[in-house]
Amino acid sequence: MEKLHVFNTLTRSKERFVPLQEGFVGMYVCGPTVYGDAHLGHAKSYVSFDIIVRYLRYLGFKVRYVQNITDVGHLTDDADDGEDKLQKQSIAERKEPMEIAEHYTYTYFRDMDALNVLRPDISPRATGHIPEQIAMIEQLLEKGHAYPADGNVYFDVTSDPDYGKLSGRKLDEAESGTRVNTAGDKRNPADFALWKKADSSHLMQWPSPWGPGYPGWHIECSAMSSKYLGRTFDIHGGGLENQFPHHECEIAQSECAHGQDFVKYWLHNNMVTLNGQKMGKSLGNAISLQQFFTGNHPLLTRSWSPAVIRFFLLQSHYRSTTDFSEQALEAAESGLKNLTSILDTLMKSPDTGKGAHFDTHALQAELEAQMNDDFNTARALAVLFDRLKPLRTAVTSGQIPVNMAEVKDLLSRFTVDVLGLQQTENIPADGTEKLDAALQLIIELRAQARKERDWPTADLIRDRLAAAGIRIEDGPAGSTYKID
RNA sequence: GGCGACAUGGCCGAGUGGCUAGGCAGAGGUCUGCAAAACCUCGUACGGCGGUUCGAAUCCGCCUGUCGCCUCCA
Repeated sequence: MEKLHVFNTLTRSKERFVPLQEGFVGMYVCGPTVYGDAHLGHAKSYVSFDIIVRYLRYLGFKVRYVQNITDVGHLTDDADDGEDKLQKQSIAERKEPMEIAEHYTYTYFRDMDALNVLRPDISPRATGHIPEQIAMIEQLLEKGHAYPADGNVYFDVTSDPDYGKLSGRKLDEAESGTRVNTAGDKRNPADFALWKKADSSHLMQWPSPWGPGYPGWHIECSAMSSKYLGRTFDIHGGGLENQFPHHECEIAQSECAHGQDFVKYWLHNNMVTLNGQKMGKSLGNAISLQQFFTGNHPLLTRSWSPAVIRFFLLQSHYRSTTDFSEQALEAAESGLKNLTSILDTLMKSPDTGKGAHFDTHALQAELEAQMNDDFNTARALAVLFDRLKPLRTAVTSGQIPVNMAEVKDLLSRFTVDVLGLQQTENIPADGTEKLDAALQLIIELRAQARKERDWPTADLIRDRLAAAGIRIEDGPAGSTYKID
């Protein structure tokens, strides 16, 4: 595709992406609730939207990327018998709720940094926007879309004829569902809480016109997105499981409060599964990213680097489920190692040579065509493998394209800036030159030994270096080394 | 029960009405003192049953299976 198209959940179709304001994109993605370590599912979601932000910027859009931090614990349901997860965790760890939130906010960003996920431009905290949320609830009350009930405030879904437009759910259908409980003071089972009354045992609470309490789950995203991106903005993203009720409720609140469209494009990433089951915190089958990075989990036989996790995720489409297995990770690791090696060779080659001109425009068009088709990273990677292998063959045989500088520039922009892959091998930065000098000497001595057909010495050098993690590779133009 | 997805070769995983996805693993070969790397060649896959079509893995219907949402959740 020549122009960017995205799959919009709202219309269930791929649409040409045209921002509301030319050249600018406002994007909001639902962030984590910070009461536990981020797991592979978070990685799938945030790597996916990271790619989307990076690609939009590559295309020249000025993007403002907002991703909330939910540091208010929400109940497990809208009835009054649920647990507050942050509160539960704070009791378990014997810490203040804000200590819990602070700690897991820190680990969240630490793990995302490791995955090379760029930080959002704004990471608003729900607790830092209580007044904005209260103001929005008041607006909804004024317009007759909400009603107070014994210190609680509920959104009246029957007041919104559009309710259900995102998820395709109709109110009477939801009512017949077996799992909808009616809270005592709700008018309609589908009504959802905007504000919840807190009793004295509830640790996180704020004063409000309706008495002490805390905000409902959905209102924070409506309040914070409109504050930083305006009442109507371009992209709202999040995990597929949040489509209903969370995003549906966000739309209802925002559109009823503001009287205008909320979001132009809704993008949803699919789930990570483990043995075919969704990976989730509350399901107890989540493997945290730290556990992947350290290998410290019963289901893991070894550690896996963040770069491998990222590459593994990029090999499937963000709207497809990604089934996790160590076998799949292993394949991804080998594939990444290969691609990295190719890129490394190309990026280290001279800026120009005697080889034929390389058609960078064709390659760029091919890569963009894939990314323009709803961010098809899997195909973009296939293009890289396809086109770069022959190029490496040319380069290693001395046929460096005359416009190699141009090639390197494109590769850097696409693989480093857009895909977020590391283009060079993991050579320790410190003392690299001295190490290189030493290795060059060793290689020279080994070359001498080989010349004298002293195979035992040559092989001893190679084996001992290999044992130290340095691979010697003999080629027609001499030997090179790679550090694993 | 309601709504919605998906089912691809040993594994992962794209995709289009007819033409090679790609990665990983595997087999054979070239090169090499050996090894590694690289390069060349190789699998003719699309859940089942019907239908539309000159032609379908790709469109339609039915069936089977798996999963997601309907409760906190990326």
